[in-house]
Amino acid sequence: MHVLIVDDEVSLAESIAEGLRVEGFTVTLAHDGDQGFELATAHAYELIVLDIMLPKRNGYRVCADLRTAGVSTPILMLTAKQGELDEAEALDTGADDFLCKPFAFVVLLARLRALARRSNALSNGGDRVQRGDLVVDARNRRCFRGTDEIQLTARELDLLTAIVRSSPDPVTKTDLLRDVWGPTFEGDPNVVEVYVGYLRRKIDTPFHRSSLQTVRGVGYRFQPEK
Amino acid sequence: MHVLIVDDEVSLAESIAEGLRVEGFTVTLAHDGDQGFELATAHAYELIVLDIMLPKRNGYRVCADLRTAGVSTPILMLTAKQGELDEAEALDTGADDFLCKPFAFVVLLARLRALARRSNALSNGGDRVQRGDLVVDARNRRCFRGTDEIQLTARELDLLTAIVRSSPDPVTKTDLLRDVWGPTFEGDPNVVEVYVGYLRRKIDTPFHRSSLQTVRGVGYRFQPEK
DNA sequence: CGCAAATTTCAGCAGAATCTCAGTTGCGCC
DNA sequence: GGCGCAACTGAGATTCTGCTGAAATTTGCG
Repeated sequence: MHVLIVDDEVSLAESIAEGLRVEGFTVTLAHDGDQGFELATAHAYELIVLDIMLPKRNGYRVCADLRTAGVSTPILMLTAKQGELDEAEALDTGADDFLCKPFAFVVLLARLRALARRSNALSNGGDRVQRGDLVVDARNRRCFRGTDEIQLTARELDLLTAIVRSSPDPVTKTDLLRDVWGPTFEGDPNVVEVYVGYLRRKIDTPFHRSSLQTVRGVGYRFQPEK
Repeated sequence: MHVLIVDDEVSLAESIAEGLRVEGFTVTLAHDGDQGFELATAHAYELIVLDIMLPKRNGYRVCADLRTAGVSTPILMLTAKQGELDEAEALDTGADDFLCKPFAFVVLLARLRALARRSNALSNGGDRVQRGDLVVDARNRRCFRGTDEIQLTARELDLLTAIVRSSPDPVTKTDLLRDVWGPTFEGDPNVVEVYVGYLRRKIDTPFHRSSLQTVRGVGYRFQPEK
């Protein structure tokens, strides 16, 4: 879980970063609004913690600009003021949650976890998708189960990406055929079944899982747990 | 947008309700924890506002119980205390957000809208129906009794959806035949009875319920409570 | 071109889902 | 209690779906 923290109070930011690392997060720091914006658009963070009072570009701006730029990463805003209208404004610029300074670290932690939980439930974009211990990195064309890398062919990876992307919703075979084999595919629709079979033998069978589930009469679903 | 407000401070609750109605929400009120829990499990609200200090069953309990019962409606908790640990606890019991009293109405409104937006983002097009502890997710083709998932075949799920959708009104067998088997079905109308039997064995018998009731001479009715 | 890997086709099988049917149960009414 | 109809149930026939292995074809690359 990779978090970007954008805050100009260096010692505070460092201590938060340290605490989060202890809790298992990977943390990147930015110390002004411009830098924060650059990093957030250039990398795929899973969470962003954003101070409102920032040099160069304030938090509201950064938040609004990121949303405009199509970055949908959950954002937790930090504010020094207790003013309530700030909260409403924060939410309106596209923040997902906010927290007033000073705050207890455990509160920040709880909020971040809540955000992460929510965003896992709805995330669907990005080139890199993680569900449970399965990571599908469509951009770099790699796939991991935990730390084990799994070698997939192009078709297998595209298919897995398509199924995992809409997890936990099921995907119809028709959709898969269209999205993976292209709208002009004229061949035997049975290829989907064949390839799901290949995938199962690579990502499930060796790990004693059954995450690629058949939804009879519909298609397939990826289910991380179990 | 239907909101359930659970708060024992009647005049406060009434005024919030009034304000929300002006903003276009439909509002239902509950004044203690037990009543709140009953209503929330028996009806499908889209948002729940839950006070922590409540007679009979406190807000944390109600929240935790609802999540255990499989209710995933977004919950906004209200707390009188400023204590930060309350916030963390609220989020841990499954609340999606919280707000400290006293608060400005516009803030509550902004939060509720933010919650509604998020939940819409992950809601599955309103195909998901909840009655008591039974959840029928037609879009994802899944069904739960509390936290237990129930495996249903396509026909079973369609039939259950049709019956539950018009709950607590009964549905005639003719309607079911038309809506589930299609207007061109020419076979033995007894299939409906057969399939209701299958459903009972899956959603009622194992849980010692009798929620699928026969309305003799008419059809069937789904009744959430025991 | 030739080889190996990847992709696709195809046919058969196994199990699941659906439906029919006939016998039984049980409700409501006289 | 007993009658008649509605509803329920179990068994089995039938249809449908998805899985698999193997063979055929295509692709990528030296």
